[in-house]
Amino acid sequence: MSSMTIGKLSAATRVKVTTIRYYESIGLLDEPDRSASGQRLYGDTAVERLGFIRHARDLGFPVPAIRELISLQVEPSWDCAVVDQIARRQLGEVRRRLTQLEALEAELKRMITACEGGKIACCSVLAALGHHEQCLHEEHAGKEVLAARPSN
Amino acid sequence: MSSMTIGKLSAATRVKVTTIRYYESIGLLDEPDRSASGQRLYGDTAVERLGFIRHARDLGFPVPAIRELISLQVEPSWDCAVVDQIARRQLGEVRRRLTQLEALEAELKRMITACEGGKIACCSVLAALGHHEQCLHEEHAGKEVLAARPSN
DNA sequence: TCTACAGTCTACAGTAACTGTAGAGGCAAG
DNA sequence: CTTGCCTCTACAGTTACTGTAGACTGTAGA
Repeated sequence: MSSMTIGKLSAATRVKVTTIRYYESIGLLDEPDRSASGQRLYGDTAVERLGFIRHARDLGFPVPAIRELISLQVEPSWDCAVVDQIARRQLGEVRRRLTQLEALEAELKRMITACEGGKIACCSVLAALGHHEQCLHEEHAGKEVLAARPSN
Repeated sequence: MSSMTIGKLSAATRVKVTTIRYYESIGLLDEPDRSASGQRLYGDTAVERLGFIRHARDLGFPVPAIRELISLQVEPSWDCAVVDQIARRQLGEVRRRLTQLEALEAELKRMITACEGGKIACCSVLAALGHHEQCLHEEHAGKEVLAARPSN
């Protein structure tokens, strides 16, 4: 199978057809050969290249970084340290997001645990989000309850 | 300080001026009063509302969810379960992203550890990303470490 | 062969949640 | 009065795609 249409390439890489054309438009993929009627025809190198792009995107690398990685592949005599640095930068970014998300999870969990029914006027979720609360007399109200209860 | 310009509101809430105007344009913030010359003048309720929005955004709530939460605040006699459900949905989303990021962190760490200098032709980072490798003395992990892809 | 239908083409608009810019006018301090 | 920052509107740009319209192509079945 030395030559496949865009749909086959899409199926082979699980990248949508429109996305493949988009990658071509921004120069991540080379312009492929065309059939007599103008349809794109791809070879096996396109499958590899696109798989590379997809995997890098899955790992969260932004398009400019992928562009850089591809250019390094094309010029493979350079030092590995450049690639390593890009990967480290990406790892730092992932860890930063990870820390942030862990804090979010904790806060959301706390919010939900405290919310045991009742009216919205006293809802702890809204309270935790900054709602100025008025219901000091009701049992489901307030940040005191929120702070006092352990999370599950 | 019952009346402040958009710059003061921005400083008070750490939300950029342009973002405040954007929130107004999409109906998250009410249109404020204006001075004789047309400048926006905000009261303390705007600080509260904007703080609520910013906090919810920090927690990753999408704008439509925030819109919903605000409408619930305005009609506070409804049941708290609706708010609870929005928060739970958000928690699920956060946990999903968390799991994904943890897998990414592991893979990036592995990639970087394996990359101990040398030429790009043999770089394990590029290899892990799908580069067709010529360095047969090393066996790298396959592409399918991450089965969880958000869409498509 | 005809016909139905899936696949492909280009070009452009839309998405989320903002950010940035241009060009004009406003306001307070020195 | 001038300097310099603040604010105004309106619109374009960002990222990484996704969706749509309208036309053409390729293929399988009757």
